[in-house]
Amino acid sequence: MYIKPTDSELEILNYLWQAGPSTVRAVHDFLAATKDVGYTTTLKLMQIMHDKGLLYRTENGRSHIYVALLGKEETQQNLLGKMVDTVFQGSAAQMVMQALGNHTTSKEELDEIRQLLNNLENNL
Amino acid sequence: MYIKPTDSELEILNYLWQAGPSTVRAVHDFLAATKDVGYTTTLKLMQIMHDKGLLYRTENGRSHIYVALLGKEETQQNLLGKMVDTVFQGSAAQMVMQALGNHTTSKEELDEIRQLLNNLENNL
DNA sequence: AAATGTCTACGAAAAAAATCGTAGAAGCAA
DNA sequence: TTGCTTCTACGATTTTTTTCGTAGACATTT
Repeated sequence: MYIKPTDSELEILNYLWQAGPSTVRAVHDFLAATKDVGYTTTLKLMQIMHDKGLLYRTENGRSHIYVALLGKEETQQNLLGKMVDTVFQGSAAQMVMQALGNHTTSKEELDEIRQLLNNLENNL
Repeated sequence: MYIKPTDSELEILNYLWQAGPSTVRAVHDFLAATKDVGYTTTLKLMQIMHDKGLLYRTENGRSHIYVALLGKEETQQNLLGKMVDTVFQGSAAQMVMQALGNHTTSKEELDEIRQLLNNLENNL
């Protein structure tokens, strides 16, 4: 069964995906740069995530090195799927239209999407 | 300030958007059809949503008629924007690619999206 | 060695969300 | 009128999420 990460957990995952295996200290310093949070709070969250099986860790002297066990794309996929179901009644197309219609997307990105559309359509 | 509805609140909003002004009874019957929940739970949720300003209500004899105060598209937009920021680091295009790549979308829908792409690109 | 700083572990508490039991008011049925 | 049903209100509890204080272990500094 898939476990949906909470908002705080996702912030930690995002860092780990970008930075790779990290100590609590590294994660905390990153989070503390943008929001007001105590070190032990970050530590506890990561311990909980470890308990839940979201993170793997190894001892490293007296500290720990943590690694995300969920893949980034896999998690994005899960969260996205849930949103499509609960917010857009299952219609990915509806969601895409809203996303493109209201977010500024560059020509390059639009072209990339068009490319994808073509590939998809060829495989139907 | 925008108030993010919780998952349960969203289920209620979805019904109200589709069904229009409704009683707690109607909402509850709808929810209870797909999940196991008590009438008073639904009632309480709707009272809380009323307190928060998510729902408007009028007396109707001894019962109440509730109306969603948030627009459907507006809410979808908000939730989507939050997801783009927190899950896709602000890239709507990234999200769109993931959505299209992994959900089954019909040829008609794909065409509709392509149409939208063309319009967008013409306006750049 | 003693003091200081940096870790983790543990437990608890605060905050947010979800759930429900009970009671009272009002309508309907006999 | 008496009893049954259907509402709302209120309060309480449970669950989930977030937060942090304190203490012990270990390393570094003086």
